[in-house]
Amino acid sequence: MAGSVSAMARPLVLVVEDEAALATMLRYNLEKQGFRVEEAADGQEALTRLAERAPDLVLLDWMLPGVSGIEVCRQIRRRNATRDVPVIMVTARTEDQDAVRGLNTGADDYITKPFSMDTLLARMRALLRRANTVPVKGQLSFHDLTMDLASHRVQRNGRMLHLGPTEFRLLEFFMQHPRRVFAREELLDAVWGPDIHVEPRTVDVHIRRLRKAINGDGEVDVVRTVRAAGYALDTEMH
Amino acid sequence: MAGSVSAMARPLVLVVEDEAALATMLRYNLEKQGFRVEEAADGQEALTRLAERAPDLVLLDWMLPGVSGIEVCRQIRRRNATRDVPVIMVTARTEDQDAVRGLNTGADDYITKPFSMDTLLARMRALLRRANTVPVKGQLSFHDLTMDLASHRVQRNGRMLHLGPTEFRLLEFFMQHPRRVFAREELLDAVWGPDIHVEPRTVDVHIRRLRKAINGDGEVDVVRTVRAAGYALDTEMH
DNA sequence: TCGGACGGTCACAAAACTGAAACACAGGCG
DNA sequence: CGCCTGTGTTTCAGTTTTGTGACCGTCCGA
Repeated sequence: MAGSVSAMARPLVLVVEDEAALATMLRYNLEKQGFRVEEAADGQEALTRLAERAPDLVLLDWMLPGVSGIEVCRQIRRRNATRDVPVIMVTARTEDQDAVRGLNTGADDYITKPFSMDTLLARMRALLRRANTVPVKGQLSFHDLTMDLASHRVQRNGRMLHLGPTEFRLLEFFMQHPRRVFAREELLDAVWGPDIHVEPRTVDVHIRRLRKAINGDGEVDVVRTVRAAGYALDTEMH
Repeated sequence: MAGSVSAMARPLVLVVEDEAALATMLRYNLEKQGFRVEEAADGQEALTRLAERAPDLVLLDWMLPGVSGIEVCRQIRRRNATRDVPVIMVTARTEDQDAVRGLNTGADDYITKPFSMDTLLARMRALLRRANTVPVKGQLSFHDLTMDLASHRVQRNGRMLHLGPTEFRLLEFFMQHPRRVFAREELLDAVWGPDIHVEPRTVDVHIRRLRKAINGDGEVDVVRTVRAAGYALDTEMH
């Protein structure tokens, strides 16, 4: 846990900053700490990004060309009623008054330029920990298969399936790349990991186990064997 | 909202500060803003006050005679995990490093002396507002389980259960995120606290104790083990 | 100060899973 | 048809992961 972002997988941070140099520095440092970073150079772009995808935290410059930071903050509060996205306001040192107003406007914290990266990171962690709005991991589906990453559940036609850890990861990978054929080596690389070395035939065995687990009585086999090439998640037709 | 404290009636603030002058100044200003104030001059007294009555927010001096601020912070986190009391750490300016560590140790924010009252109030409001968004008090329920945070009671099918403190917090966390699978590390982070380091297997033992406590004779196990992944509050079917 | 409750570790038992090997089977080809 | 290649299937022993009971400090209230 030391240094890197804790429980949450890789929190998405939206950096709204018009100074390119500062934005670049932030991206560099944040990514080094395990955050995913999205940038917006002005308020308008920030709102667009927000509409596309809700980040886990927003780093918002107070002074922005066009739509002001405070206005962006209001929009965030208004729109995202479902999830409370923490906002950190970034202000120039002299504007203590404004910063205070910013907080009362809806920001959760503020930090004055210049700031140390350590301080910023500590604030961010504190907010994320508190918000603890663990981003809902995805739901995957293919044909009549459904996989829920958060609850680690897989169903076919509503029927609950039981997969071992390896079969789960294997199917997860397949569902992320439906219909595509993967060689055994590719599967070993992606599912087992690049440093594990096991016999390629091991894949066959797990494919077999996966088939047994997901193909119920009278259901079509959704795992396709491509001779001399590999396997794919696919139905026979199509 | 202008000027006075927002929704919450009159939030109770525990001021832990050994400098009498500063403490008095804080009390005066905070009460003027509509807070109720309780004082503690050292760590020991702080713990006593905390045991008596849980405040809505703690203002905690880093340097204290006797029990240190950081220790008090740990105690708060350990004891009052059910209600998440925001803590603001007050430090001397030079101790930025320590302050940062303090944050990751469990404080939610920190402020360096000397600070302006406006700034402090803004920070406090931000924390209180956030704390309030997640209704800490209230009832949680899942399946045939019911948990009442206020009275600290848990029932299953109307039958009263007896849980130890850790089991209670564990179940509370699970009930706040039903069906979701958590790795042992995640549980340690969320239930034990981010800075406690114990063996991951400790989670197993408490899961076991939790199961024993809540699974009565002939009742389904609502704690699901997901091999190689973690645990979830869930029924076998769903 | 004593006794009980509680928390963290450990050791061992029980389950579940894994990888490899062995053999069966299918299709293409000379 | 017999051979060769590639895949399906079964089996099994070893390994990993989890369940469980026991133990031993520590803390706290009686």
